[in-house]
Amino acid sequence: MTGGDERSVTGRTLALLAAFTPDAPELTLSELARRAGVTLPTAHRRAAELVAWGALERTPEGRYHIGLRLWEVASLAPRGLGLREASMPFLEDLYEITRENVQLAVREGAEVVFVERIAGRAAVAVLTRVGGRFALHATGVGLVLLAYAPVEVQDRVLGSRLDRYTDKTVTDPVAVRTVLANVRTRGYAVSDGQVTLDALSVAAPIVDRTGEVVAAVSLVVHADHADPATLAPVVQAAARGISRAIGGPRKRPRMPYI
Amino acid sequence: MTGGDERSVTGRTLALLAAFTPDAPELTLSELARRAGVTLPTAHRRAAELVAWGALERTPEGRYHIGLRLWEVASLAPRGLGLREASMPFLEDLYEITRENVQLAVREGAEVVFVERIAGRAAVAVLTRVGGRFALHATGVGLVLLAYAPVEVQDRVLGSRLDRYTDKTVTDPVAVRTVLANVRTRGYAVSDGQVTLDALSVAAPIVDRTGEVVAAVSLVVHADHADPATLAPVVQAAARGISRAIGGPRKRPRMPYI
DNA sequence: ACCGAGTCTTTCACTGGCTGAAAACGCGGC
DNA sequence: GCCGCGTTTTCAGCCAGTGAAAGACTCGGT
Repeated sequence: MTGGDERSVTGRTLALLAAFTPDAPELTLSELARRAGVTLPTAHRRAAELVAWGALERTPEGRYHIGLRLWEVASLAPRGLGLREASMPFLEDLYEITRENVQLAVREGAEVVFVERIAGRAAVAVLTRVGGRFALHATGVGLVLLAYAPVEVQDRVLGSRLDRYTDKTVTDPVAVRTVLANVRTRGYAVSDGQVTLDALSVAAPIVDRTGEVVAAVSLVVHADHADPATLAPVVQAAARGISRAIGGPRKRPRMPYI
Repeated sequence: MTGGDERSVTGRTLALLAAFTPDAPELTLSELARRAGVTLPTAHRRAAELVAWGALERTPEGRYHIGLRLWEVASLAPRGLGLREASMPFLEDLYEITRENVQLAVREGAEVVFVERIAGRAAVAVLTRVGGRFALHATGVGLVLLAYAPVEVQDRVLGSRLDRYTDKTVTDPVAVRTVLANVRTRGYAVSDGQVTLDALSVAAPIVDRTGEVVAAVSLVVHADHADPATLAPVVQAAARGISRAIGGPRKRPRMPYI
């Protein structure tokens, strides 16, 4: 879960940060120590330094949570707010036209990370959260990112267990490969009820100047009054707009898998 | 600039993160070491660990930038994306009604930190950036946050140098105090051409359940076709909506300064 | 091809910041 | 008042981290 060497000071410090999750965004010192796998005095000392710097903040009751200072520097992540900033106008347009959920996501390892989400108040409920992760094989953005991912990644994802979220979730590796092939030929992905039965999403790839797929946009609508064929061009137009805004592409999306 | 003790390992590590700024979001190892004030081998070792964890990422050319993993955990900051998430629908509404710039900000020490910005494509240009900072005494959101800040903060800000951005910027401490008093009685702030001459902003306070002002929303419009008195109710309505969404208030905004 | 200027990476002996056990502190509940 | 739980501080030992220096690498210039 952490990735760093737990024995080093830096590793322990980062483990403290990693202890915070969407389910537990606020922790006591003891919880922090337990979750990070460090002793209590260590957690206390490291946390104190993080607080002094602004990476963590302390509530009046003494609980810890992620600090604004960390959020500030983290907002410099090119794949985070950088991408988001460039995409925002296009996502706005998508939202205004459709009044549905608009999502922007990138791939991190074998998962999707949602970078932005505009949720219509009346739109269909989605499970996702900005900064949250999800499996690649079910969502619209996930299918796009997987379709254009390096072959090693595809093999790794399709070789491991594919979770089932609804009856419609495609979990057979061979079937998923067919879906991915379709995504590549059509240039967009459709996920119909694969995450929640009432939601359908249409996603398209965003490419950088080298032609590599670096992100994906999607529109998530109610499954019943949805027509993927109509939505696709709109989503693709937004994706192309964003691609242009981030400097690319000089050539067409790269096809890592023939 | 850093705030942490440079002598400790954690301090040095955090200094590395602090080396990244909006003007320099991507650094070579040497630049990183220089900016963070650490020796080159130290920068190399610490950076390597940060990369292993995902706090930093390395470009193919060997340069460093903030990593997505850090962005993910940082997105758990309650005053960052937490607040943003709750505010988004209201900001959307504001944007759709007015088609102008919508801003959401909090106070961090003696400065404003912008948490969200929806920029109309045709709206007036603003200097601000999500994750960026600005002085408290000039912007609309800044005036609101300053007006409801603890007296110590007000004194500290008004006691130090107040930068002038345009001819209209109010830089006299006494004059600013009058402005702040007006903000508190009216319940909203107007900044007319104080940051850039062609922009006017109207801002209103967002309060939490204890009645404390924790954030501010503003609308930034062209100075010529602007009527603050008309805009104020709209902005205030959004501010109240957001306040309700984050759980508060049980009572009215607190007045720290009689 | 050779060379120097720059950057990045690795080595190595030393040292001082970090560590964990334990004790002291603070606070709400019975 | 006393107990139980979580937090904070102390202290001696030790190992992770450190800087200087050398080695590797990549450029442009000649």
